[in-house]
Amino acid sequence: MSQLSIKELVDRYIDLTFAVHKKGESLVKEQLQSELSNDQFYTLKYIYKTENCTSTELAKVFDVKKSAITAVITKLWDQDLIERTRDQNDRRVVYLTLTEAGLELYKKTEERIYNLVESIITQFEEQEIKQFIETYEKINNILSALQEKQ
Amino acid sequence: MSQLSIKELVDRYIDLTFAVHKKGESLVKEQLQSELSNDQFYTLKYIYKTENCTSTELAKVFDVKKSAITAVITKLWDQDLIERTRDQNDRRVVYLTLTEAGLELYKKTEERIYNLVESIITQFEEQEIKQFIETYEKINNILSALQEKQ
DNA sequence: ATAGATAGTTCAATTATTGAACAGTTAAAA
DNA sequence: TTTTAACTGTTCAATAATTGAACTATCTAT
Repeated sequence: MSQLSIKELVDRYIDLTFAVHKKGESLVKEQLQSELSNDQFYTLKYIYKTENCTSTELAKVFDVKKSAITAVITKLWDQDLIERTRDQNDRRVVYLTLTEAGLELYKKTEERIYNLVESIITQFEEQEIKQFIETYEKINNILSALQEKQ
Repeated sequence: MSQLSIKELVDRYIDLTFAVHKKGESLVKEQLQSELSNDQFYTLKYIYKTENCTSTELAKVFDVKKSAITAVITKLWDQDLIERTRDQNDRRVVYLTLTEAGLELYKKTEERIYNLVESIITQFEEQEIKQFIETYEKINNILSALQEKQ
């Protein structure tokens, strides 16, 4: 790769990352219709798919302090969307799960987000979008490795 | 594309978007070393590359209200990093440009971010990353079109 | 002329996040 | 065994970012 080419690629990558993220979050927000904030949706999503989810884990994944997670969780807990259950073996740990109401709201909103993303993805040839996601996963792994070093 | 395959792709796309963004922002923040916040960096970057940049334009690109932009801009202006110049033909409009100090700080931080992104991108074959960016640009265009409709 | 739109700002209220201190619990060392 | 250190989650005050409404100044179209 020539030097010029790399600089161009880097620049386009940075700009695209920014632009796609902003537009994507804006469209997600529109779908959520102020029933949930974007981060609340992602929190429910993470709890939904994660066995034995804890605050510490959420803090790592969302890259915020644990006290911020407590605030987010408590707000969802106040709305009876999630449950807190103490581990009986290690009584420091609190596991987070969706309540029935939380699951229902999550499923409802998830469907809208899925439809949105599906409407984007299906505009591509299968091969192109699969290749894209494959490279995206490699990037994710590289970033994970970079953070490990930290 | 089979139905199952689409749902899988959608799910992986959503999760990757989230994960890559969080890790990316965290690494960018690390490079900025609290000289600038991430959004302050992106603001300087946008002003740097944009002829006749205005608050209204920034509000649209960053997807926040104009009053939020005023706050961001004023904070950078207080640090003498940007200048405000009134349009002589339309005196409502204020153009934003980098001061000498702003340009210097931007260039310094930009280099660190570029090195970070370059270290990621150069782990790929040229063809793979070019294809990735090409698809990324198509996604960006699709999202722009979706927002236009709104 | 005037009515309506536009650009940017101010300010109070809301929201999210941090950092430090804390309680309770567990694991490891002396 | 006792003590020390580490870990989990929470509270709370301080900080930062964002919104929404009201406002000034300016421009455009009729």
